[in-house]
Amino acid sequence: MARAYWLVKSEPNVFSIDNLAAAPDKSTVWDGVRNYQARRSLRDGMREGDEVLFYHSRVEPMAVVGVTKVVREGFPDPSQFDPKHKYFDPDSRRDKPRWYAVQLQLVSKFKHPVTLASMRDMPELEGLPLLKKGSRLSVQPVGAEHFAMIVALGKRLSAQPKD
DNA sequence: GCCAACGTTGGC
DNA sequence: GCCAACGTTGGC
Repeated sequence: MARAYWLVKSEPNVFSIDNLAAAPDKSTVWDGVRNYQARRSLRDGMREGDEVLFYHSRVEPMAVVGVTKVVREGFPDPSQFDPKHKYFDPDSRRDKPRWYAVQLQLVSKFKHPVTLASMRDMPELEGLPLLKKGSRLSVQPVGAEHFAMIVALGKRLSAQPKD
């Protein structure tokens, strides 16, 4: 099967790309997603080796800040079974887990972010779920061409001197 | 901090 | 099964 591409959102106040870079193996379990549409991507869509844009939300600048990859495919999110955990779900059963996670590992961090504003200015990125009004999904598919474009933009930006 | 967009819940 | 009320997300 062809490699697929994705985007995950994170609030850097909670977990930033620098937190990921500092983590053991530069990887983390992407847990806590409690949305059925996003679950479909985590459980049924994302495959080992798929590449994932890492997006910082609710912060200035909102931007894609790097690339990660799936190093472990969808597995039951452990936090749903932990009563002390913020993401505990009392209705989920171990023999029939409700929520799934993947493990993500950092591939590269852009030296300069590809901002939401700059992406909105690119007609070629029309149709990217992130840019749709009211887009709240924390895990989204990204087309191969859009993925390549954003990564190229990130690399070009990172080669330019700062203003 | 505001509020539009959206998902979920629960009464009926 | 409908839909109003409610809670959350996340750009602005």
